Amino acid sequence: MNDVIDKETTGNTEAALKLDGFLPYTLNVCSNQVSQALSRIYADRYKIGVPEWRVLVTLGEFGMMTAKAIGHHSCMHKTKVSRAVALLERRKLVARRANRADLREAFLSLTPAGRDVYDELAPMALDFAEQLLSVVDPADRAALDRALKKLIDRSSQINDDIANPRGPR
Amino acid sequence: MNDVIDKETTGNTEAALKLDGFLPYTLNVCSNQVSQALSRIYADRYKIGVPEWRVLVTLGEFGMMTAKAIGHHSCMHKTKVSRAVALLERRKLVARRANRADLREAFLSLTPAGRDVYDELAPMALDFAEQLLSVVDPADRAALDRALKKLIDRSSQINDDIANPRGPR
DNA sequence: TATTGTTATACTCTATAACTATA
DNA sequence: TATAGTTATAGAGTATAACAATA
Repeated sequence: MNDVIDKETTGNTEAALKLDGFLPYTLNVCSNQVSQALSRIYADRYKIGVPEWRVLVTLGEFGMMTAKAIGHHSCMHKTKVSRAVALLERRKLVARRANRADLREAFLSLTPAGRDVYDELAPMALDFAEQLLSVVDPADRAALDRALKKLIDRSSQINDDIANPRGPR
Repeated sequence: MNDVIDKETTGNTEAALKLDGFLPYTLNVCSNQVSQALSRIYADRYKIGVPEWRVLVTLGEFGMMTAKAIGHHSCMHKTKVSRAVALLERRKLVARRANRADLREAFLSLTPAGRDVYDELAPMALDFAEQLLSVVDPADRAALDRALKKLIDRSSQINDDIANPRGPR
């Protein structure tokens, strides 16, 4: 009927909250769509999920590391890493070697079979990311990257503050 | 030991896949951190999750609509909308009115209590988004928005193509 | 037959804490 | 006591399909 009336009877001058254009919502939708599109590269082919994918890629990049290091690098809780590694071990894609200097931890790495999978998937994933980015104006790509990293820093900081009031020790 | 040797014995010239800086990963981490930070505004206070939050915000913006329209506007499946609405109805935050022109659907809207909740939460959510964005270089903000929307379009298209090979009818 | 919306089912995912082994 | 990692548990969330009512 009318464009402007009755948005608020309380006389607010602020911008109204709209889901469309609300950053947390846009980010979530974007992340979900992109994750789902990416997952078709590895999910159907190898029956693995995001945690396994991350372990694979992390070991593919770094060669050998502990579960703790994998978790730190890929933003995953140790239980999630543990289960992902266990699954990849069962599939003979990841192998473990005890650290004789500290028997609590173990060095994990890709087996030859795991390396084969990685070598098959990595170029496809890179290609996927490239295709995706191709729809973004080249001038906007660096800005996107900068912005996402800043947003991660800021929101992680907020979350840490809540988990640990009065500052981390 | 060495920076460059043995990255690949197969002589690849492509950039290696690194989780850090891989767009789908960055997006996922960013979205999760931001969602978690935002949820402290509504999750603890009202014991609701993302679907309920989205229904609340959608009805707050549009006033009255069907479950189907809510789902379409907030990118949620009808079962998710149905359950979120059911929960909000139990809490007396959302009311339904039959559509006499089509009895299959119903018009949903916020009750006065639901409007109160919305009026309390909306400014906090807007403030949160503003604070978040404040860490992003003003020159990058528009680029971020454009990029996210393009990425959503492109990845949704990819997903639709998979769900519906040979193009939608 | 198609559409709106609800419910049932089974499945996956997740968080938490408890636990083992080692330091 | 603290840390690396695993396992147990229970709860949340999910997808799918089946279903009822209406068109």
